[in-house]
Amino acid sequence: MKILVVEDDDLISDAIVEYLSDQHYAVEAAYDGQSAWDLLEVFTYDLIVLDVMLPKMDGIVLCRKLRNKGMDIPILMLTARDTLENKIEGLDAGADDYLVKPFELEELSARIRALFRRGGSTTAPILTWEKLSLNPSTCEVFYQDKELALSPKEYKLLEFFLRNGRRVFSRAQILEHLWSFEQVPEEATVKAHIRGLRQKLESVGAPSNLIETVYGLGYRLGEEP
Amino acid sequence: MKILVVEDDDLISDAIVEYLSDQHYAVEAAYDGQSAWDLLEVFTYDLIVLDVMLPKMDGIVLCRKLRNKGMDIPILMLTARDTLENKIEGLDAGADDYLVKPFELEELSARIRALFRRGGSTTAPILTWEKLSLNPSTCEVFYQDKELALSPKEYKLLEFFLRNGRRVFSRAQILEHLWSFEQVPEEATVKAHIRGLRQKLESVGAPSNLIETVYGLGYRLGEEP
DNA sequence: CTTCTACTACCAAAATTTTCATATTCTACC
DNA sequence: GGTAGAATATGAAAATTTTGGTAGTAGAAG
Repeated sequence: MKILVVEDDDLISDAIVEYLSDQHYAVEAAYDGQSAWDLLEVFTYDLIVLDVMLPKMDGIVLCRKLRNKGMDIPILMLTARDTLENKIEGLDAGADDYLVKPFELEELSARIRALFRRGGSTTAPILTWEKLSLNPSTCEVFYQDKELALSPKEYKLLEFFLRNGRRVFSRAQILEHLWSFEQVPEEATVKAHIRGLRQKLESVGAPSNLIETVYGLGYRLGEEP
Repeated sequence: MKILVVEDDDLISDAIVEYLSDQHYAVEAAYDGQSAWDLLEVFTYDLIVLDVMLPKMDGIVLCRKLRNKGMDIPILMLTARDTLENKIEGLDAGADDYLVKPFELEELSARIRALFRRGGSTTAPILTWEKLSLNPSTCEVFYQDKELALSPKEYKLLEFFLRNGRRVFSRAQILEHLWSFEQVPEEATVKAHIRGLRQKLESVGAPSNLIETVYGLGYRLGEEP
């Protein structure tokens, strides 16, 4: 499951991102309304944690814009004060739930799970592509019936592709999404992991183009011939 | 067995939680109706001790909502006064039993046991995995026919895994689930308990991968080769 | 007072991640 | 077609992270 955290306070944002990452969610952060909007136009998320007070575009406006666009992704609003008008405003704008700062991370997590569950009966949490399947809760990956033993980075890399369909990602993009700001390595690292992943995939009989290179642009999931 | 205690009076709640914990139940507390609802949507409990008077959503409403949702978990209602209308209202809402404050903790415990027995024939309270079985009511753990003598923390750790199938948990997550907020120790502690558990498991012939490490991600129950 | 348990610290081993040097492949242009 | 130049693949070594084991202290329980 992929979550976008939109919160301008670094301390709070980092705390949320770290906590949710520990729970094996794929988490990304945006620090103002405009860049959140940009991300949401390009990527697919399963849930948004959205602060109300934001630079450039506040959470209420962003929420309304998303709903007007027909996006029904679950939105969990964060706000500094628990006034009735705040609450009404947030829920009217289309938020699904509402949490008042300061809050316990555990409560945030519980509400996130509740939101997933609410719309959850239809959505299968298992990601698949061709004969490949990945179960995020058990961290198991199968090709047909054979289990793959992936390293953490290989696992996250594959999960990233699986969550983004057939989109092409450059090595720079992959670095941005899978590594945290503090320690971003060289692009050669991505090459190495792509290689590891391909090797392990081929060792269980997957076609070599399952992770396809698009010359000059990057990598993407490939279709069976 | 896992019990949720929903009671807004700290003194009463703490007393109940402590008493039931002493009886080896896994107990969690909620202090208003809404958060109880959230917890119930996410976690699995075997019984609810539910106060009628609650902030945000009273016990009657919560009880009715649960039953409407098709949850048939046993509910033991607590109320301040023994009026007939209270009683009728509670049982109509779907409560299984009824206790009037003030009450003796011993009586509460007796009624809980009675409720467990009532629905007991259908539900299997014994948790199992491969050749491992854990009886939460007696706190006995067996591997095949051999009994394991576990320390309390080791026991809770194993019970936690057994209740969550094959999910992967990081050490941070394990800390959050098995320790209370006040005193969360270092992650090294989890390592120590994992080790203790593995040693005792191996000493009765269990395979070493029964508690499996997923490098960089955490631990989970492992499958027999 | 003794015994058991929980917690922490430290080190060695294992696994993974990263980097670098080199070979191969691809594209565009002549 | 053939070739220069860029991009990617490959292989292996270095650096880092993660984990398992030992030991020792503090504190609670009996």
